[in-house]
Amino acid sequence: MDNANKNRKNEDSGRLDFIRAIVSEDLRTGKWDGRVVTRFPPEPNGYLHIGHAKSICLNFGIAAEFGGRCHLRFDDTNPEKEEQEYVDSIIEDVRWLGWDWGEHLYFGSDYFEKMYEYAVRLIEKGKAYVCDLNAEQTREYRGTLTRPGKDSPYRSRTVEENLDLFERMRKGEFPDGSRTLRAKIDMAHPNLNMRDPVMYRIVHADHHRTGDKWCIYPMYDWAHGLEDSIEQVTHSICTLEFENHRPLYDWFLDELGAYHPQQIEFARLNLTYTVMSKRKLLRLVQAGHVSGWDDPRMPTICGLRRRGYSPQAIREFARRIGVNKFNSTVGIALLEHCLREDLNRTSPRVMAVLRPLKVVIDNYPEAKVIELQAVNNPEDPAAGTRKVPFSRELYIEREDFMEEPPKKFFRLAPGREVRLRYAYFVKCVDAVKDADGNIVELHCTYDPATRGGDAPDGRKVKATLHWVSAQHALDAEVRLYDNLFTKENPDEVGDGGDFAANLNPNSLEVLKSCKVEPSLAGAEPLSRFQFERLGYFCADPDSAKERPIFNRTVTLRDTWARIQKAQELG
RNA sequence: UGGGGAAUAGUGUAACGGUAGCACGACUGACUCUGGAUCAGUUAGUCAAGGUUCGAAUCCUUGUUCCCCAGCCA
Repeated sequence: MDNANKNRKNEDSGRLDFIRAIVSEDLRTGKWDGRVVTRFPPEPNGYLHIGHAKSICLNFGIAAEFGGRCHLRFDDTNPEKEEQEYVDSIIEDVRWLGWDWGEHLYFGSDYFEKMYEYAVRLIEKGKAYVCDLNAEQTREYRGTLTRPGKDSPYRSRTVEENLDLFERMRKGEFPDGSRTLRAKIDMAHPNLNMRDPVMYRIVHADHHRTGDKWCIYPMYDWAHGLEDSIEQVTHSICTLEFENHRPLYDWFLDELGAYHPQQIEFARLNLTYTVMSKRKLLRLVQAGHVSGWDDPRMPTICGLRRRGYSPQAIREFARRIGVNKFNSTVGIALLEHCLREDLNRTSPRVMAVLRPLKVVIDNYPEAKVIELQAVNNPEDPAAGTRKVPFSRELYIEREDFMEEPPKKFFRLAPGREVRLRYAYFVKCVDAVKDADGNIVELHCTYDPATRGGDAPDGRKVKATLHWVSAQHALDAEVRLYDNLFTKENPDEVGDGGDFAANLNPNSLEVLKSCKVEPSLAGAEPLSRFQFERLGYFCADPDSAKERPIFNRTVTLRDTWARIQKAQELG
């Protein structure tokens, strides 16, 4: 059994998370007649991020595991913030993550007529009324956390008057904000959500799907439970901040005598070194701190995709973080671990030099070019091999040579022999410097007997270097990314500052004169590779045929970097 | 100050009255034609104080700390 399976077995032998435990128990008792119906209900007012991925994997995952279904439903009840562009991106992202909702794509706005009818029923029942208080007055009447509110002067209107007024609200007879429809519950309720919450507000705005058909729009609390009810959802899973809203969710459906799903709340995801709120992400985009929603430094799904993340890595991450009712912050290291785990299995290896240093093999014939066989993926024999050209002039990584190597530096140095991967043993005989003392070129000799990388006499080298043949190399741009923020918690700032103060000025480094092996010509946008010894990279959609651009997804685990760091510290 | 939630190694999570386990991280070592991967090992925890019990992370009491709520946002 390999390690991943062993881990999975250990983890899965434990109990289900608390939500799955509820679903499992409901299935056992037949509470929902054996049905499991969940839903992922985004508002189409922004792009999805890794936090949404947690919710998506939870909802679609539960449906898949328990033989149920999961709806993708757009909670589009606020025409002023929502746009078709977001609908499209959300559909693309959920699909990219690998989930399927079959026929079950829904829009809250498709239920507006039904919601209106339900509202009429509530009015007829004497449980809702049209209120003429404006927004500010409504707030004043609501009271505070510690002081009860007081009844609206319009609370005791007759059913007939309410019916008439509500119908005229719908017809557009009143200006924005002039009236609302409110539930009649209890203005002294300790839960502020129960103090006669607004059900409808008047907004004369075009909706991205219903156009100008409506000028009254339902509030979240009124709409959401009805959407769940209409779709016969069994488990309505949402984040912790809606816990305070559950009594209202229940109240509406109970008063209506409608089908009544169970709302269950879980803690949203927080990740170190990043921000997750829509507001903050929007600000990063608008202030130009990143190039857009799909900037590879963004925790958005489209950003992660462009960075080179695989759906499998994100799903595995979502599985491992679990689900709970208390706030926690997961280390970005776990996400990166899941990433490397998947990419190591699946990425073809390739050689690329980020900071080139020219090497001349003095004893190698001028015009001779040979092709060496290289393994595409040592983790996957089926990936096969490829030919890599070798010639007299090569590029190696600048940092793979040191004139005065410190202890534990195993790579190239004057007089030292190393292996060029899949090629030959080479020994450094000279380092050419410019007027300023910078090393501009290395001269080496090679041992023809070591072709392929092994010495017949059995001698060993301590390092293997990646390289590319100078005359065959492709020029490329490579973008190196680091955390967007310098602090684990970007919100940790001094007085007066905000998260922008913790932006990492070095989160992006662009290398414009990289040399990559010729097989990378025409790499498909978003295709993923491992650049040997460096990390995982992903072809950026900005790539041109003759000049590819690669984003560094994540580095390889780098033991030498750690040793170096330790040496610097003393 | 009212109401609603929640506290287990550095981090994330199991244990539902019976040996506090797993993963990530960090650190050792083995192996290696990637200083990758892999393998072996080390590290470190029940918010606090009482109580019930043969036995408590788990049940009870009191306290502490943290999160959410006063949009005609979701």
